[in-house]
Amino acid sequence: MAATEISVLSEQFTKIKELELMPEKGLKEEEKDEVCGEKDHQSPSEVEAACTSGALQDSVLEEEVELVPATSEESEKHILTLQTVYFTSEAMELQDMSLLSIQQQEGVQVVVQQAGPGLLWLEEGPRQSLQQYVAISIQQELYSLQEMEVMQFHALEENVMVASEDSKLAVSLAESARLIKEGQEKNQLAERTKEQLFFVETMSGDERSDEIVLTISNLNGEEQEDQPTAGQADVEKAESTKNRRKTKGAKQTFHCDVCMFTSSRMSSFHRHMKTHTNEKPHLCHLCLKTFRTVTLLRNHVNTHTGTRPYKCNDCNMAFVTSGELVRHRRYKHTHEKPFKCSMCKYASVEASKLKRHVRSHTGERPFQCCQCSYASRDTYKLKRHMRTHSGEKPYECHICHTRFTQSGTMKIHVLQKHGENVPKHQCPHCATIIARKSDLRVHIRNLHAYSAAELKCRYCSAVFHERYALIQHQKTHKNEKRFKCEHCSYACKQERHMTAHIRTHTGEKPFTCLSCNKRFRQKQLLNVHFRKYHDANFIPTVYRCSKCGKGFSRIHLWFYSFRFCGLAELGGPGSVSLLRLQSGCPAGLHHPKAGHGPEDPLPGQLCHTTAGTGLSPLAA
DNA sequence: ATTGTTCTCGCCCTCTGCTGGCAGTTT
DNA sequence: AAAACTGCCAGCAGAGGGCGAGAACAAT
Repeated sequence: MAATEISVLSEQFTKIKELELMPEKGLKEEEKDEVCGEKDHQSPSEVEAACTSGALQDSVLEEEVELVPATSEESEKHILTLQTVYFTSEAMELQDMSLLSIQQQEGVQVVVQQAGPGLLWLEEGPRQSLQQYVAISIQQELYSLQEMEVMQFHALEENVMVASEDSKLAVSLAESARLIKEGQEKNQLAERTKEQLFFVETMSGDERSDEIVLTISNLNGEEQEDQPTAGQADVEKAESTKNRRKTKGAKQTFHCDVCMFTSSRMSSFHRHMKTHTNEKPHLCHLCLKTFRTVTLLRNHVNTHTGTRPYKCNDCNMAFVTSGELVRHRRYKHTHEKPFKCSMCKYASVEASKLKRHVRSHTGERPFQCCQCSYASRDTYKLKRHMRTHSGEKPYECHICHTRFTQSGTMKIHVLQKHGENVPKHQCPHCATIIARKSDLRVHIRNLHAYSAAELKCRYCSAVFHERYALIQHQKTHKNEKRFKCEHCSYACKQERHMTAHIRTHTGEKPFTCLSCNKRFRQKQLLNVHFRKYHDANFIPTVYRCSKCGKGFSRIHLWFYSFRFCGLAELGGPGSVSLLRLQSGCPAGLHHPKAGHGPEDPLPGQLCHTTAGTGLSPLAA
């Protein structure tokens, strides 16, 4: 089998790879020897030279293909070998050509098998010859490899054509990239392409083996002679600037023309300039992401493997870097906050937090919404705000499936609607209990806050400065006989009653009978008068005594008669006892409104009103 | 040149508080 | 019956904590 893999990774990474990711390493190393007939100690350039010297065989017969990303010592090239292809150049029509799918197994090994509809077409120019096509499809489960493929293929689409001595073997993967990723992803890919460009070369492997070798080379290192990329151009420009600013004998300062960076050290300057290129020679074998430095790669690989060497002594947390551990300890354990605000007591663990905090003093809002006037002080708030435009509600209640725009809102909902023993909030100023703290605050603000303006009682002259006190006071006026007569001890609940009463003192009689000009103090008295004396249809109620048969127009006259007749039987007036009177009061002889209140007499009892009226003349 | 440390940016999260619509109660 | 009142509720924004990860720096 065929693969050339030159590991340049750190010892740590290599170890991880060996132990965890490459259980079949031994096997693969054996296979390496067969790839291009070279040994492990070969440099990548040597490998490449050996591989490029051959031509792609017209037919490849075996069923296994191995795709091994391999890095040179500079980690700039990746050699892919396709060891098995199903078609022969002249024998097959293009449509019939089986596509190859590549599955990644155990990190590096790739098996090719026949697949259904093609996912990737590798082609260059018109489909004239099968020799110009290589078809690869990549399974969905091929996680990051797929990403790399698309990225590289898209790179080729960006007019970076194959650099191969034998043009018939060159492949361009433009069409294929479109087939796999369209729409939004395409834009993302385009951007990424700018960051990482590759040559793809195809060539035959050893004549005795059925191999196709794809060499994917980082364009950023090789292209600049002919067609420098934008990044490279910048670097060159900067380098020239650097040279111009060198002065013999004086302390040199290197200025980056791409950004504001300056450094007195050339090594720092060179390192910085690499940030303006897309040169990321260190490849992660797990996701094929590339990095500028080995340290970055190692940290990145640790995220795959879960390796977190820096463990906190005070809790179970562990981190990839020592800096993360230090920061964690400051946040959680030491609470050291070196960054202090000059305008308030705020202090933070990180400078960026202080910077963000200061915006609350300055009012700076750098993040402008593109759809409204809102601007936020940090990116997260703007992102959250954008949900108000999109209508997105990412948080769903797991019980009632109501959706919410913010997690906190959902949390409150779950607690209040579905929670048990939901905490309530007691108002410190009154007995009110409110479910939400924020609403309690509203309650206190509305009812218990001091009011500079005087709050006057609507029933009396009392004045308050707190709304709650006013309301409580006004309730005391309820059911009270707050209308008191200035001339006697009379008091009543309603103002109209007092008005009528006052007329008993003033003698005023504002209601005049239109038929006889008789005057009355109350309208009700006038109505009774009119019905009795001027209304022909009026039939007066007659109360008849069951003892003597006598009729009475008013109920209390009837009651007097009834009691008199009863007393007469017992021995005449004056011998009456209260007990006898109570028992003698007939049922139904109550006040017309009897039975509507707690003070009303029960059937058989003497009505208070009637008793009061009736007792006094007899007792006297 | 390499490697460990520090700085910085960005993302996501929680807590907090205000707002306005709604519905039930009171006036 | 209508208006006023008030707690309930979801929407929304302010502020800050915590951490992942890349860039820059410094030591070797």
